[in-house]
Amino acid sequence: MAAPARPTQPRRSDATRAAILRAARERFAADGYERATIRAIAADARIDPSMVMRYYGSKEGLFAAAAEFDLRLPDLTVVPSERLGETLVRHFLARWEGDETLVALLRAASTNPGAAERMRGIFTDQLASAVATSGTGETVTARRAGLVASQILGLAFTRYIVRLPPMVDVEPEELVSWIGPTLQRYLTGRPGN
Amino acid sequence: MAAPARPTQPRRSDATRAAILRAARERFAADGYERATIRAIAADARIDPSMVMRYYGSKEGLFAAAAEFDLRLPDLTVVPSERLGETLVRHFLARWEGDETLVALLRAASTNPGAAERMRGIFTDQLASAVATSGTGETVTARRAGLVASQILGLAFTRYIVRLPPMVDVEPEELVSWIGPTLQRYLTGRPGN
DNA sequence: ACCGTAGGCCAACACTTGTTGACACGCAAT
DNA sequence: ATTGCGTGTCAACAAGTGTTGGCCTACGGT
Repeated sequence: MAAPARPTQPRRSDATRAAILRAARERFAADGYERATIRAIAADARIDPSMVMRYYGSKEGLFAAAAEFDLRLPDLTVVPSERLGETLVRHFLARWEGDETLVALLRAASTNPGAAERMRGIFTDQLASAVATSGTGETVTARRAGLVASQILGLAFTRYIVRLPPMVDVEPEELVSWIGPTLQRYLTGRPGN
Repeated sequence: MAAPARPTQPRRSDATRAAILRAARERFAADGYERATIRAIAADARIDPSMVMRYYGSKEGLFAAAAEFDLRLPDLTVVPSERLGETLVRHFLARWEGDETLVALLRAASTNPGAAERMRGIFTDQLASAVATSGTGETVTARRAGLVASQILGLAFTRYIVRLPPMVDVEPEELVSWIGPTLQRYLTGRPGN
């Protein structure tokens, strides 16, 4: 406790840890939880499989570390209320394309209960709280957030997982102009109209 | 070629084949492709694992048989054009809840390339052709169908796979009144409004 | 210069997986 | 009654999995 390196002084193995995490995210995103093997991840990171176990304890632990994720939703209270939908679609598109963690989580959530739990957490806590505007009751807010999640995740599922051709080929801005109004209605509209 | 039993005379093992298929659909729907083991499926069907191989050739073959699926879309040309969205949501909800084949296919499509291919086929061929109304060009129709697929699959994903609480608890008719207009706009509207 | 320890590799384990072949039973036609 | 074949079981294989422990190496503080 001599050096003032306060926040857990850097270990010599940090580079290896990062390499493992990066390879893990790639494999989980490409193959899903069960098909992504520790051996393959270790080979990508050019280390021995046993290192993965030493640093992350188990495959579950590795996934938990690799799927750590923050939606980084912007402060929606400063967005003009009629542009909420458009803003959200743009933000999510950028977030999906820029970071494969979300794809990994989405793929894994189909078959891995832990991943599904984490997905629920992200879209319940982060999205629902960001969407919670003034006035409306708790169940109504949750429902609005759920509807938004259904369209956002459907977009991601068809575009990045199943790779439905029309959803892959379409320009991002075209998606914004179609899906933005949908989210807008889910957030600020009433059912039926 | 003596007996006139034209449509492949019934085999004595048809009951077993059906039991295997039923157990397979359940397991694939509950666990996904890789976690659903042939041994578990055989145990559910109360037969030996080797029977599965004999009747379906391989695990891939079994899945192909178990995931055979028809959306059974109604004839949309007889539906008043302003009620297309509502009709579709109601139909899909009934279809998802009544037959676990679609859930099995959806779960498997996340990690199994063959299942993803089949999902693409279903939503490209069946949905796109049912949606193909007069006039509009091919790419536009495909895009509309893709958008509809994204919302429908997002609904299914959040409600049946991830089980997002607000999407699980909500009443079906409530979903129709929210999501119906979305599909309506995707089918007959223009982007932006 | 020394030595403890963290970083890394190797080999092996226990287990599960899809898949296969040999063997037994029983129905149906001869 | 006998023969053949469809139906089913049992045991085993080869491959791949997550996981573990032992061993070597080399850096960094003393």
